[in-house]
Amino acid sequence: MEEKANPEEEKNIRSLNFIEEIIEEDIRKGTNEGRVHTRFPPEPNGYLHIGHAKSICLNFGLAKKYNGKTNLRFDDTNPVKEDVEYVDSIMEDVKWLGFDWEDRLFFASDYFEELYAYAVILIRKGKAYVCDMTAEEISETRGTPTRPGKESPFRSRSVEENLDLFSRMRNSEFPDGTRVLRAKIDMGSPNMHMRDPVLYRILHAHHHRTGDQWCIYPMYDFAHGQSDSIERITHSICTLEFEVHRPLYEWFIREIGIYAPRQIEFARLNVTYTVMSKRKLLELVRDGNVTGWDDPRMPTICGLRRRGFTPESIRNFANTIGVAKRDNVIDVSLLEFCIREDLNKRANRIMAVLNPVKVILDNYPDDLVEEMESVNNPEDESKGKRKMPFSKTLFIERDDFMEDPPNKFFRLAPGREVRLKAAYIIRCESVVKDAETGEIEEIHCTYDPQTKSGMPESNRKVKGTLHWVSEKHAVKAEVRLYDRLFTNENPDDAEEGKTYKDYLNPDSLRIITAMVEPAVSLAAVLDKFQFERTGYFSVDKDSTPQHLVLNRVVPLRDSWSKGEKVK
RNA sequence: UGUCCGAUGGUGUAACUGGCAACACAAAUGAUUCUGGAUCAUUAGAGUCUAGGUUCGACCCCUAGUCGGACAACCA
Repeated sequence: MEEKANPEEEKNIRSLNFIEEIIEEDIRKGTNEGRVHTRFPPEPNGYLHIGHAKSICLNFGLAKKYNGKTNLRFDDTNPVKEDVEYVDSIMEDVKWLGFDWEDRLFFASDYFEELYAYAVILIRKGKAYVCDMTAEEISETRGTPTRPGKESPFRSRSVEENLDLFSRMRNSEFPDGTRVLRAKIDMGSPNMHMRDPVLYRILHAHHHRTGDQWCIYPMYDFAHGQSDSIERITHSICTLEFEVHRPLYEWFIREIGIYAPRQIEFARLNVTYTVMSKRKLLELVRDGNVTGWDDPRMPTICGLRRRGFTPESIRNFANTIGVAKRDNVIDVSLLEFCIREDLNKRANRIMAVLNPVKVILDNYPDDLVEEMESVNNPEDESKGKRKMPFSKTLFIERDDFMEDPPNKFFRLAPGREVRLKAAYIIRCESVVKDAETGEIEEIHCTYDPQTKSGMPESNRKVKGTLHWVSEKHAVKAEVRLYDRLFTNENPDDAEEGKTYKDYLNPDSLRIITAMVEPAVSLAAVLDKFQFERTGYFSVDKDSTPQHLVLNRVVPLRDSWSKGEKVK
């Protein structure tokens, strides 16, 4: 089997992360007959975000690398929080990211019957009991991290009584909250999770898949490891906060006597200038700070997609940040780098003027229209060329003109020359201002007919090249300029008396009307462009042929204005 | 006054498992460019939380601290 060197193999050359080391050692030792089987186990109670993307890329990536499989499993053990809406969006997002669970779509609720049987096994072994205390009582007797808990008075119930009570719990004989099934472990354990954790609670709630079939539902700890075991997962990869759950995970597997997967924890992703918790994301949506889960400012997968991110860029990001156990906060600039790198190669260039000011070429024939030719993507010959109409009156960027320019300003100014990209070199002769406001209304220029792009005489050097669009051919477009949602690098660590909401960026969205090259009107939703010299833009779902709407994915790097700001 | 986990340039991740701390992003400089983009070249920035110890040699092993995180939902 000879495979050409592909990116996947190059990764082998790179050093292994700690999970790959564990897996390779397992393979070496023949654990699980060298099998690698992972899973991505979201709870369908919200939308996926970039942190989940890290986990998805990790789980599917590992399986791919080691010739294994990955299941998609919904951890749907809490019917009051979950909904099919979320199931659907999660599947869409995972697929969009480019991963395929093939025929291995599972739900923890598929295993309710088996899980029930496991609970019965524990009861028979005297390792689980029905407890009649209230939630408050259970909480009070659990102790604190530094103080041991007290044993439940129901802890010594007979196996027969427990069996009877548990089956009656299932048979809907008791109201919500009156009884739970608990594991009998150790109320004095230094690990709070080992202090007789709750296995089942009574919940007369409609489940989005099992309907009203059940009125008792297993807790996360009782469902997750056993689900992994049922699916013969070899490496159960989760985030750090589950580290303290691992002894319990292993206790259940051992006491029930079933196949033992191995839980491995890694540090979850944090990104600067945003929040990642489902609770906070939900608040932003609910309180109207953003327009929805797919608001292009959200770190959700659907938000990033709508913003204009590509699956490749997100996968590449996930690969680049690596995986370890140390808490981390990734600089958004890395995410921005990843999308720029990708879009630079694939996005066609377009002339679009975001903040227009009129340029009139005094010596250009009034009714002449020329077709100027330009390459679609200088990084990719195969993208071909296009023609753009050029005429006497044009728009250029207001920022590209200064009456009284500083030293290193390479753009248009009185008496100065610049090139209009793919067209002529022009010289600014005079300016017309609004009598009252003093705002520049028209810039009068002359063009040099000898300098048309591509012509033999066109090689004269000028310091600046500007983008432009012909006034009478330009198409208006609503352009949404996004900035970071928060003004603080880490909105989560708010100072005294403040919350993350106090750091919301009031200017995270600016809507403008831009004048764009006519070719854009043919674009479909999610089509992406580089607006020459300004940034990458993606067609929003609100866009129609009559009313174009584009989102700025990310601006181009801009070493000029950066330097200006410092001054 | 508990248990578990962690600590390497500004941010992340490495360091052939004990042998000169490297790579990416960010930053700076120069070249080039009909995008102040991209590209190319170059530079700066940590001596690995602290104190001891083992060793010819420690980011790596040991001891004791320090700091940070997780854990007290009938959530996941």
